[in-house]
This record gives sequence, structure tokens and C-alpha cells, in this order.
Amino acid sequence: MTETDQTTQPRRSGLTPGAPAPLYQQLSDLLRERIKSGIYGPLDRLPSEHELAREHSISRITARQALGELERNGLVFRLQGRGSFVARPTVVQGLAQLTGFAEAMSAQGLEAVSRVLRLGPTRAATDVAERLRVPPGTPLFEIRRVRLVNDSPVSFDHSYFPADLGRRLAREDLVRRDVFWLLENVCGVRLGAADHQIGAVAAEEDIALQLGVPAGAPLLLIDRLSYDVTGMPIDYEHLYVRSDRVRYGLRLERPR
Amino acid sequence: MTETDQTTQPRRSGLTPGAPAPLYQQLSDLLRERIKSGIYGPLDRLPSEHELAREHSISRITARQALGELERNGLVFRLQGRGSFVARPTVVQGLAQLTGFAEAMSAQGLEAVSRVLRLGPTRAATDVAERLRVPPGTPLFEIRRVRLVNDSPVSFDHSYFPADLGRRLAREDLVRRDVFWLLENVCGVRLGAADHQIGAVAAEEDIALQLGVPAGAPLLLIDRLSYDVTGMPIDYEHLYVRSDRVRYGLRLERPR
DNA sequence: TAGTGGTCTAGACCACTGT
DNA sequence: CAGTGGTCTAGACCACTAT
Repeated sequence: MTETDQTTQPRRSGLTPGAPAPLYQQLSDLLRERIKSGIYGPLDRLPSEHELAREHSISRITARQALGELERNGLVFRLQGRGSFVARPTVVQGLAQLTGFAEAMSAQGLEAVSRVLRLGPTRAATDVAERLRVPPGTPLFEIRRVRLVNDSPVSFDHSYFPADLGRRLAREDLVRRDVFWLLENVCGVRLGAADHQIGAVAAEEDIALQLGVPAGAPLLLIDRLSYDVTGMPIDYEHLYVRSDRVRYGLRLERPR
Repeated sequence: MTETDQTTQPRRSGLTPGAPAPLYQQLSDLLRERIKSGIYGPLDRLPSEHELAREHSISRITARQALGELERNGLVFRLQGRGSFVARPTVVQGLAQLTGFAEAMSAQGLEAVSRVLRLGPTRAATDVAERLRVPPGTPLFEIRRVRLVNDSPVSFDHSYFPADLGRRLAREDLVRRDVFWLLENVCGVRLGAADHQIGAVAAEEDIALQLGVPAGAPLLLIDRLSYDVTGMPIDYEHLYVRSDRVRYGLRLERPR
């Protein structure tokens, strides 16, 4: 039995055991809050794992798990034998994460919409087939869109999906919704990761026209292959991005 | 000596308790090996945490820690109530990691060298000062290099360092050694992460000349600000990359 | 119901850091 | 030396999945 009776419950200093969020997450949220609000400033030493455990009446391992979370997010660094410290604030907090376009824009308070240029079945060319790991000629579903922020074009997307997924997507609101969002919330796909290959190219005429730049203007070309959690390829895209309008930011961690 | 003693020691099936590497790492290495060699194939279920614990005479938490490692590296995915499974192999295994240029090239069996164009003290212009978080006009150290692979140019790097670090670097072998490598192994810096902003630009004449491309050719422009583990800015760089010669690849994870 | 991963506890020993 | 984080144990209950 666990402490079924209430009166003897030790204080948790705000952490509640039965809550929807696990204890280690509650603690890491609490600490994150205190760091962001300046209660713990840059380079300050945080309470030790033992202290956190005592103070919140949790086990040391749980406190440790909370600190581990913050360390992975780059808010905290730990030195053996010395303690855990608040990292100096950096431009982009947190690891590089896979996000959809509208998702990333709305996180910055901007609204993104799409103009759908083409949407329908196609067959896998050899390069696409190779990336999606299907035989050449396999029926696929293709979507071509121009992404707009504040009514002005920022990128041209050419996406390929497995035929069934594509047909499902075609029925949804591709103008306002992220494909990633639709995949996860409508199609029941559990997205895992995506491999990117990034380069720079001169704009071809048709794409230049869609993006409102002169032919030959430099564009960011991102080849993105997304997988679900099992590693199954789900979505292969070419993104041509006007980098004068959008900056691609990411944070890489040095392996420990 | 392995098998230090002995009679009362429970079997560890190859895992040695006193070894330099911790048990959870030994186990995760062992599993990684079995996945790579195909003993556990794509989508196979791995032994449960309990089984691994029993089999190797370790605690369940330690087995769990090993699986967590593999999950973060994208080799394994876990489903509550079902088990842990081998992910399908993907192009780039592992999270996006911060690596130096030579480091990344040599991982692919290529040799990278640098031609140093300029190396010496300078003062922080406003944009550089802002990124490195020093007052404008602060003395810095500047290095301009062309990176070569197989004797042909692939990128032009313009780097700024704190003055003392830069002077230290200037005495070292910048032709063959990565700056990251020197920072870590000679200067005693513990690198943490780096923020990148990626765009595409048309090559200016002087850079075009150095890279052997026509003026106006599209180049990848990477603005990279590297920090040490404490979050202190260490190195601010502009990288102009011939993306016809090098592809920037990275893997982003969907947040859990 | 049985088995899985997710969370949590209350200890323990170690290596490393400061004094 | 005392305090810190790093590793490890032997349990426990929970939520979820399959049968």
C-alpha cells in the first residue's frame, strides 16, 4: 500500500503526487519557471539533488530525472562533484525539433496559409521511390503548395505521400492546417523524426514566378524525408525557401 | 581481470560490473551491436526490461536506462503495454549533433584541410558584438579560411573568437585540425551547443573567386554561434558553402 | 488476466570536487 | 574531509495493451 491515508502525507511544496503530470515533470516545470523568471539566474547553482528531494519530499532519483530533462533542453549543465548550474540564456532554447511550417510560424505569432497548386495521384519516379523505399512506379499522392505568410510567398513545397495517406489528406483543410498536424491528429500517424538535406539552388523560372523572385535568385532547397516512430517513410518533400523572408534556425548539441 | 571473483558473482552474460564503462552503456552497446548485425531485425520486439534485467543480472532500471539511450538515438521505439521494438533503419541514425567540418568529413573517409587567408586581431562590429554578447569595439580574434576537400574548395569560413582564445588557436595547426577539436583538446573548452541560422545567398565576387564559382552562384550561408556548456558564446562564424559539393544533412526528432 | 513500459521509493557505493 | 553528481539495486504501484 502506498500512503493511502492523507493525514500522514508529507509536504510536497506544490508538487502533487496524483496529478496528471508525473512528479519529475512537475519539478522540472517548476525549476524551468524559476529559471525563466530569474529566481535562479545564469550560472547560479541549483539546489543539489539531495536538497531537491528533501525539499519536495520526493526521491533523489525523481529529482535527478527532472534535472536531466532540463539538461537535455540546455537550460542546465551539471558538473560532477560540484553541482547543477543554470546555463546562460541562448538564442534558441531547446534541442532541434521537428515542426511543421504553420506550427513554427504560429509559435512566433505569425499566420501561415497555403495555396494549393496541385493535388492528386502520381507514380514514384526513381529518386522518390528510393527515398520512400517503394518500387519505382508505385502509385503515390502528390501535393504542390505555395506557403504564404502575411499574404506573401515564402516557400514552394512539393510533397509525396503513400497513396492512401495522400487521399486521406486531400479531404482535409490543407490551406490552414499543417500536414504534420493532420498526419498526427487526423490520420493517426505517430511521427518520429525527419532527415534533412540542405542546399542552395538558383530559382528555376516556374518556381521563381510562384515565389515572386527573379529567375536565378538563390533559394534554400530542403529535401526532407519524414518517418513515423517505427522508421517507416511517410512524407518526402522538396522545399524551396525564400531565405530573405524566412530564416531556418536550429540548435545542435555537442555529444556528451 | 574480468570475472573478478567469482563464486558469488551472478552471471552477467558478458556485462562486467567493474569495467570502465557503466553497465547501462555496456548493455546499450550490446543491443546496438545486435541490431546492426541483424540479430534483432527491423520491427522485431526486443526482450522486455524485466527479461533484460534477469538475463544480465542487472536491475530493471539499469536495463531501462540502456533502452532509453537507444530510443534517444532513434534505434528503438517503445510502446507502453506492448514492448520495445527495433526501428527501421533510416539514412542518418542518431540525433543532429554538433561536429566540426574535418570531423564530419573524416567520418565519411574524406580528408579536409584549410587554407588560412587571414588570422589576427580585430574589433567587434555591432552585429558580431551582439551575438558574442560583448560591447562593440571589443578586441576579438578573426580567422578567415577556405576549406578544401580533395584539393577543391567547398566553403569559406569567417570566424570570430574572444581575443585570448583566438591567440591560443593561432599557435596551433589550423590547416589540419578542426577548430572544435582544438577548442576542446588544447584550449580546455567544453563545447555545449551551437545555434544555426541557415539561408541561401548569391556569391559575392571575392568569395566566388575563392570558391571557384561564378559570381552570383547560389551558396549556403550558415551563421553559427557556438557556446560552451555554461552557455558562454565561444565562436561566431559565417560559413559560405558550395552546396553542389557538400550537402548539409541533419536529423530532427519530433518532440515526445 | 498477464505482461508491458512509465513512474517512484529508499536506500547504497563510487568518482570527483572543493576545503 | 564533506558534498556533489553518476551509477546501481530490489523492490512497488500505475496505465496501457493484448488475449
